[in-house]
Amino acid sequence: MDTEKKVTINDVAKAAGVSKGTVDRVLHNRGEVSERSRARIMQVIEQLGYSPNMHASLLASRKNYRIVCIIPEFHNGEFWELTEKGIEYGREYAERYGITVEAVMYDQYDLESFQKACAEVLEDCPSGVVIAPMFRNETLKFAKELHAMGVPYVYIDSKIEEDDYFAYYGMPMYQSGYLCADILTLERKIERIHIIRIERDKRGLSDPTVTRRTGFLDYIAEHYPDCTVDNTFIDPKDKAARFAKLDELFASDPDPYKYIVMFNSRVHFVADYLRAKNITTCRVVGFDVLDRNLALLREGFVQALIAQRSDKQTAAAITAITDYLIMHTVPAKKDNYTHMDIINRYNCDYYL
Amino acid sequence: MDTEKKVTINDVAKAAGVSKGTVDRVLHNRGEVSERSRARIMQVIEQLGYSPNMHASLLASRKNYRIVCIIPEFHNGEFWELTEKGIEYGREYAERYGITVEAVMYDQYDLESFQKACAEVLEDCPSGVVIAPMFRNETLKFAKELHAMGVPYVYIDSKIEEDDYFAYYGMPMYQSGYLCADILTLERKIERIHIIRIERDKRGLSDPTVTRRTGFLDYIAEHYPDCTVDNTFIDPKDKAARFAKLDELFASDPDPYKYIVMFNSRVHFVADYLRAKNITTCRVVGFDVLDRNLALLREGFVQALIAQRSDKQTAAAITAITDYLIMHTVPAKKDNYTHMDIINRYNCDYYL
DNA sequence: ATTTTTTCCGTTACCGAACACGGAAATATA
DNA sequence: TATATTTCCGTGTTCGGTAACGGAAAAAAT
Repeated sequence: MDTEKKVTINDVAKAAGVSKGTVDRVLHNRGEVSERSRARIMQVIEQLGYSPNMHASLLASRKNYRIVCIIPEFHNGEFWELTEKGIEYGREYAERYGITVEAVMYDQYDLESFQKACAEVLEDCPSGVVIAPMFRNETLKFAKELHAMGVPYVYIDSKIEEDDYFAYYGMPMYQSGYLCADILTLERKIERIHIIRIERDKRGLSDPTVTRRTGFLDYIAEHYPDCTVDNTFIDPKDKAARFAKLDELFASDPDPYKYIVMFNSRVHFVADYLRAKNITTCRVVGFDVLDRNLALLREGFVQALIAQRSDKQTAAAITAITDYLIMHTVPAKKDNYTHMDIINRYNCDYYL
Repeated sequence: MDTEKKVTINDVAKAAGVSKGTVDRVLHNRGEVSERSRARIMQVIEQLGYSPNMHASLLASRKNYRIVCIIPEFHNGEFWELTEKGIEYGREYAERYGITVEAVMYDQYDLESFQKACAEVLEDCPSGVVIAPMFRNETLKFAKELHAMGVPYVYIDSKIEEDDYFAYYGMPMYQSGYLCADILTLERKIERIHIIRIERDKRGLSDPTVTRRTGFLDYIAEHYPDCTVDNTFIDPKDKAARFAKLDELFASDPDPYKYIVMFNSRVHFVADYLRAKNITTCRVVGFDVLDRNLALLREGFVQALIAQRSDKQTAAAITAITDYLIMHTVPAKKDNYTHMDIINRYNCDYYL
């Protein structure tokens, strides 16, 4: 197993009775080779089991690959921060192979900003793209252009089903809602659940968590058909208004022990309220491990979080493209649904 | 950011007024360089920010690194199989850099077999070692020898505290027991818990799960001081005897809804019994995602599993050594406690 | 002062692949 | 038949290190 001397391009050349220049030409099919030698060389490559030496190749080639990641912009402590950390990890890997990785960000509430980001990316034709899509139609259009240019693109976080993407790394949304219901109810029969949602004033912005909510409601309907489900909408920008809304909620429900759920990373909005009022008789479940959520989990104002390793996902996306560029390998699976982590106060310290 | 031409060994040589041969000599401190030039070269390296090109180095050097992994032997579907899969992943990475990875297995119930494995490994001095330790004293002795030889070693799964290891990748055992209690009880007051343990006839074999059990019992004592905890010992090799023991257990406890826990990967022993008797009124929690456990989880005879990604852990261990060998980098953290995954029927499909 | 030994360093031939260059052979054109 | 074009392919240089080799200069021994 160790006497197996690696077969080189020279061995192939010799065995095929040509020079390594010719072998190289067929390897990168850049023409100027007769069909006869081409076939011969291919056959020799096959039978010697030749595969090029990555390092020699990297050393000799002056190629300049670039991977671009298109993600929503964010403030400190917000969900997408973890994705950016994943870009760091991915970059570390890619840079070993002389591949640069850059991030282009857009405002997830502004279609035009997304369009601008896409245009910009198309402009300087990258070698590969990682994209966290928010706008379905625009993304499809963008994807089509990438496809035409032969640029592989990987979806993270969510994906556009019909499309011919290189790979996908993300959470199964419907299942995550289903799981969430199980975690919230602790498998006991409960009478009433409060869903807290974000008010969306923007026109036509599709709610990214709708599928998740569906999964949740399906679980409840299947297991506790008599359970009441309330929806309360809160304003992400106005704390006073939020508190008022929640005051209202707490006044309306006489049961002191309440079950509260949010389907996005903003569960800290609710927990902050509970903390302010020192209410400890609720079971609160949300998504994603933000610092704020984690702190409130430790303090006991959130009972559980369901999370995905979006940093690892992003890193995996970049790794996949890198490997494709330097070794022409394709990921084992096109759709990579990542595990849904259940985080509570007893295992949260080892999560990040 | 992209005009930064990489500084090469030639740049350093020129700037220091020597030849690259000399620079190479100080780089690998293989002597034959005057102190004066050495200092000068070091200074130039510092100030130009030179770092060697990994690929050129790998290409030119005919070094033959070998990483050896020492793990318990196993049958199909057993716990350590996942670790071996991790070796595969790790190998894939290491082989890119011309590093071979091999596994040496020992019988985890036989001290001599472990000693033999260690001796064998020391024999052909590897460049790095990954070890899943079972015998404390023997491992320490082995570690000391590796240390003397300057061979870095990484612990996986569990570690020997006092020792000067290169890194550790594994689960926090005490915490996993604590978490397990939370998962088992679903935070409701219960009266009686059945712990199922493996009969250990072998003399002096330390139980690897004792710390975990302590964590579990502490949780129970803190939260439900009145809860009764029974211990039942079963024979791993004798199914009939197991069934008899469990028959006994079920006869002795009048409550039809039982809470059962095991602290190792063999929870399928219990679930098999429940399945055979078609008992569905228990809450059963165990550890580790084996195929058998997973199947029984899906069928509803196990309610939850607590797991660690021991494949990822092993791969990380190999990666760490590889990076050290080829780039002299040291892992960010010496102790890497991995997340405790909570697996139930709703998220198990996305685990592996 | 001469010879021997050390110390120190430059030269050179790789490693395996990429690619530019130029030229022989084959084919087309005159 | 002579010349111009293609087609096809070998050669040589380069990428950034590694390490053996051998030689000049300095130090030690005679």
